[in-house]
Amino acid sequence: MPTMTAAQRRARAKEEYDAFLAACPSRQLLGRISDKWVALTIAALHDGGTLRYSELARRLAGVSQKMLTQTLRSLERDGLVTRTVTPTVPVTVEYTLTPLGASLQDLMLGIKGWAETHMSEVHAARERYDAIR
Amino acid sequence: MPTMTAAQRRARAKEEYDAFLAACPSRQLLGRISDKWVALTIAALHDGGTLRYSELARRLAGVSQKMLTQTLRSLERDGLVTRTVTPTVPVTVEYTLTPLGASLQDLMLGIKGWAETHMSEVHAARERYDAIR
DNA sequence: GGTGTCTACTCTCTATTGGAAAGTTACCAC
DNA sequence: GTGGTAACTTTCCAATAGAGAGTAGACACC
Repeated sequence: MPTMTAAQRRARAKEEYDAFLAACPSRQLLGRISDKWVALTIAALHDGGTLRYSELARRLAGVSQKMLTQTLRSLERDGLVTRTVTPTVPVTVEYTLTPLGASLQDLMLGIKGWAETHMSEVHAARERYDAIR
Repeated sequence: MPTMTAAQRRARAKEEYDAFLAACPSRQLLGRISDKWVALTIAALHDGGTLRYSELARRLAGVSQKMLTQTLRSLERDGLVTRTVTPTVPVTVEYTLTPLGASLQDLMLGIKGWAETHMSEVHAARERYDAIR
């Protein structure tokens, strides 16, 4: 077996997976990461920062505990964040991005930023649309 | 009223909107664009290409007609795509990205690409996780 | 004039998911 | 034993996603 560089492996991966195909595992992964809570969680955890559960809950204003826990669990399972329990009293649980998670950071910050910078244009488009239909 | 450059207006917009806040309109917009069908639709429509409804349905394998119509309607309303009806028999309906939609293209292609290139790493992480828990 | 075809929907029904709120566990201080 | 705290977990209901069948309008064929 010849050794491949990381770049070669990545190029190979892109040929093997195609999210346009319904049965491709990358379609399911796309569905998982195309989620506002995933975007906000990764955005909040940017720059290798570590946040506690309660800090994340405060940052992602309005998230339910159930959703936050669910999102963090799936990110942990997918290897995007690490979960560290410190046996203080009461326990503290900290979350940090893994290198894999960090590779998504820029895209997630980009999407959050896009929503913020283009909000007014979208709003204007909606007014125009609603005036006509 | 002093005139602002586009860059100034964009900078201003980023200060005014913050998707971390539950009540901010950009939070709702973030939720709308963090959607696998939105990502795939915009990815399929890349490079100013125009696609018919049936071509999109074929490209986004497995999408239900209801979901596709719903997604296209919301993209149209938000000013991201234009819908053009040509009165042939039967009618043909074509969809194209607007400049606003095109500004999301790279991010959407990026997310789709991320899912494809990192699928194997995520898969490996899941195996590790499931072996332990 | 009845039957069939085509595209782009639209409607209906059921399964899954999301959010709100209350409950749980574990430990310690008083 | 009462209260407080962090990080969940559970329950319930409303909203949404997906599967599948049905519709409209203009033909073309027989």
